Amino acid sequence: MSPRAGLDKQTLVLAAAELADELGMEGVTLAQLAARLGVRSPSLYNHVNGLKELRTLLAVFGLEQLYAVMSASLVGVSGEAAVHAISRAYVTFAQQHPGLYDTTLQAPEQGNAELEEAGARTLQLIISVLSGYELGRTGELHAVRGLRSILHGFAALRNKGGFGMPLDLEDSLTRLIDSYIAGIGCMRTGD
Amino acid sequence: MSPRAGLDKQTLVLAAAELADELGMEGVTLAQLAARLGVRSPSLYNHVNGLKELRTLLAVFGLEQLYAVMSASLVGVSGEAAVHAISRAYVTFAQQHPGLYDTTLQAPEQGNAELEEAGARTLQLIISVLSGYELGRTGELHAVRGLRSILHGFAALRNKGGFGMPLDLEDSLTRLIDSYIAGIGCMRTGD
DNA sequence: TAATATAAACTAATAGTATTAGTTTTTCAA
DNA sequence: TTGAAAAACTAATACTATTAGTTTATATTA
Repeated sequence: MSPRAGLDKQTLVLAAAELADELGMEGVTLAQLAARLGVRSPSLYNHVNGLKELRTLLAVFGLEQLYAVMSASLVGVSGEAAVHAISRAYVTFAQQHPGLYDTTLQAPEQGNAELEEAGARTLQLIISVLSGYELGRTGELHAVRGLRSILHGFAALRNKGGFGMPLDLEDSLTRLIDSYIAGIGCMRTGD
Repeated sequence: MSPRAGLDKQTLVLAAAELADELGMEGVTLAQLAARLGVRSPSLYNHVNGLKELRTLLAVFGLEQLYAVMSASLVGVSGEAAVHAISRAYVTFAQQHPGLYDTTLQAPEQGNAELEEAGARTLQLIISVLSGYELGRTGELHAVRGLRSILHGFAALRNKGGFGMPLDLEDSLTRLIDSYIAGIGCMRTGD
């Protein structure tokens, strides 16, 4: 009567990611996920420790995907073009995977090793893009904070419909990155 | 047996805002709110149409508060100082009212008149701060999008603990706004 | 190959959430 | 003072997560 659905952690996370992008982050429930996988919800506990762990796994998965597209965007480009490329990759990912993108920030379980590792890798990638500007050790960190703020803010506002005006969004992002690069000297420190 | 708790919409929203800041947005439940107000949860339906409407009211309330502190930050300042002032006001509000701030963006009911009105007023305020830069009609809109992205991104990442590094946050924000101003010419259009 | 152990499914039950329907009771106004 | 409206209530339904305990399929091992 129960011919083994053959589930595992990976399958759950992939299905949950679909759910997130289709229904939004709040649509990721164990009940929904179980229904989609053709199983009763308590069965999911054989593979995952509950909703909280599922959300953490989803966050790690999302960060890995995000890292992948950002990293891929950098092949063969450098300097200003690299800043633009990684920015477009970030925002495009957030647009194409709105639910999954949301989970990457609503980190429910802090202190999680994999989560912090995935975050740290992304950080390093952004640092590498900015290394050409000779910003200094702490200046580099200010600059990374700045770029992350810009990218998350733009992505989130666009995804939530925060930009009401009928004005080209690509153009807005390009200009915002251009202005960031133009003013990047303000980040420079002497260390 | 039920001596009239004397509730009204205003009271509910104020209590819900406290709840939001204490427990986070997901802690704003009708059950929690009813308990805090000393009433059974169905009683809340006499004043509010359900959780969705409560969230919308909370969003409007939050936007009004945000507008108030941004507006207050501008008295007696102009030019670059005004950009810094409104930015600090925005980010400080988000820090002091993390739950309420979150509700202002998770707009559940789009097409809501009050919500759009509150958003539009905030938009106008930011535009007024940037009007001295002669950016052109659409340039101004690009610039507003940019500043909003920066402010929301910075506020959200800080509130969610996204900035792990032990590096002064005030300094990061100041530099980010300085760099925004330094590069604002990239927003300029000829209209 | 057959027996057994493990793991993955299940059912049943509990507790929390929103919401609706219908009832009581307070309060205000005619 | 009587009556109507509003604000509380209880009861019930339908979701959600989660735990406990049971069955059964699969894999391992004798």
